[in-house]
Amino acid sequence: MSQETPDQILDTAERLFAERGIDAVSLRTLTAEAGVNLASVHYHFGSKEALVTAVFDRRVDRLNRERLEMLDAVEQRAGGGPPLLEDVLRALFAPAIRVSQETGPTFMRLCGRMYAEPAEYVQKYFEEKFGPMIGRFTTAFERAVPELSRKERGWRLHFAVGAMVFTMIESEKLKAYSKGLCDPANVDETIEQMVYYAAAGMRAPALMPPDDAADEQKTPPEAEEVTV
Amino acid sequence: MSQETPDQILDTAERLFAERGIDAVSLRTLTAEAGVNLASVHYHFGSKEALVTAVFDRRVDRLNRERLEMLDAVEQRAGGGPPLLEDVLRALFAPAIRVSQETGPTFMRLCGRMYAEPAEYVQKYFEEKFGPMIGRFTTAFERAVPELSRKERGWRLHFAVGAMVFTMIESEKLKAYSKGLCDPANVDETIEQMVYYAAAGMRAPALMPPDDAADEQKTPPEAEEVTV
DNA sequence: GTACAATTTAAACATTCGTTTGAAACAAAC
DNA sequence: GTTTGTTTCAAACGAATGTTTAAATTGTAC
Repeated sequence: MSQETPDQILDTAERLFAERGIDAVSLRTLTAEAGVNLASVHYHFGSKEALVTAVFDRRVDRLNRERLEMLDAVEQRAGGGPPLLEDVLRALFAPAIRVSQETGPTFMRLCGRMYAEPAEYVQKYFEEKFGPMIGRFTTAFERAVPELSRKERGWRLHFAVGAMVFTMIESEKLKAYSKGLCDPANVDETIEQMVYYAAAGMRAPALMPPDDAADEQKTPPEAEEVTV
Repeated sequence: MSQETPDQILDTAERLFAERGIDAVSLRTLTAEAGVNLASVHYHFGSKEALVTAVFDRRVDRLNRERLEMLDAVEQRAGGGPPLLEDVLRALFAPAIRVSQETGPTFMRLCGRMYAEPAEYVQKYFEEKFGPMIGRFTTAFERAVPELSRKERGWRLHFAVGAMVFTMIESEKLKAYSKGLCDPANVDETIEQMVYYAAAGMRAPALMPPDDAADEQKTPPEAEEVTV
């Protein structure tokens, strides 16, 4: 066996979870496919739930670290001024899409699936891992497109994340529907198409007036904490 | 009992599936919550799988019929000419979002979850139900934004659908992240924000040259069938 | 080579699942 | 009131699940 058992389990779990969903993969299927004993999952990880979060931790921490590093660089380059919208979007999209270059489409797909998974421990995990990162980006977008109201910026950021997550979940469908024309395996093109599309949506003229001093009191005070 | 047993089962199933996911809801939980006997699911529907598709058929057929009716009206109003992009987008989004007005957020959420569900019978069901509809819309977009290449139009339609599906799955998260500013329960506003955002993205200048005669041979011939 | 810890293994455990069964309860028709 | 067909019910079935156990194996240090 050329690989350590825990890694063998993690790799197989990542792949199978992405292909079939977490619930649909039993530990017996998983361990058989990985060529390890059934009990070794509990020996090395403690439980299936712990295995699921272990599969994620291996990737997510680096993913979000890269995002924040890119965002730091963007903000530094802007030197106190408002950052370029495309750069902020790229910092949000690129690390997520790029992981697929190393892992194949498996992790991307799993990540998208997990985001939609209703299980409580999964939701809590996601909130912990992605919440602070989303907060940082909310502030960045606030400065990149200040002409939008907080509400409208919220909508558009939501739509942008939606396009990203959907691309993670449904990359095969896109390739099928477009008869192979659009290939999410082409990472650079995927990123650029996404950044360009989202930037155009973000830059569309505001539908509603911005949050200037006159409208400020319409906004409940706790809404200010959205950027924390 | 004020309600027939099958309807009672369907209503409870729709709600619980949306809240917790299909796999996570056992028939025992479901029937207990619905106040009916465990065996009545099999008596009235035959199996859990059949129940799942029954839950969907009740809504999806009307949903896609409404979409196609709206699209028909839009194309008729355009009178042979290219339809207005915003109208095509609205025909795609509005019926889906509007279902939530009648059912609460449950069906929308379930629909989004199902779309991400990897189970094979679910995927096949979705392909049958939504495939032809997607085809019609692909043609409509072809005429609404002819300046884009098929490839780029494919990407942007994909992103637009992503924003829609994501809104279906994650409406509670949007409300939370925006501190209540963005409320997906406000159907009209949700639709308009989505249409406006997607139209701006679609109308952004093309990144690549359009499919004119010179480039046609780069495209494999079977790509023409994408609109069927 | 012996001793000790880490790991692997096969087997069993207790639940839970979707499904089936056969009798009971109910309704409507004659 | 009896009959007939539909619906409900409690109980059980077999299979699959995550988890635990305790013995067997392997690796490592002395």
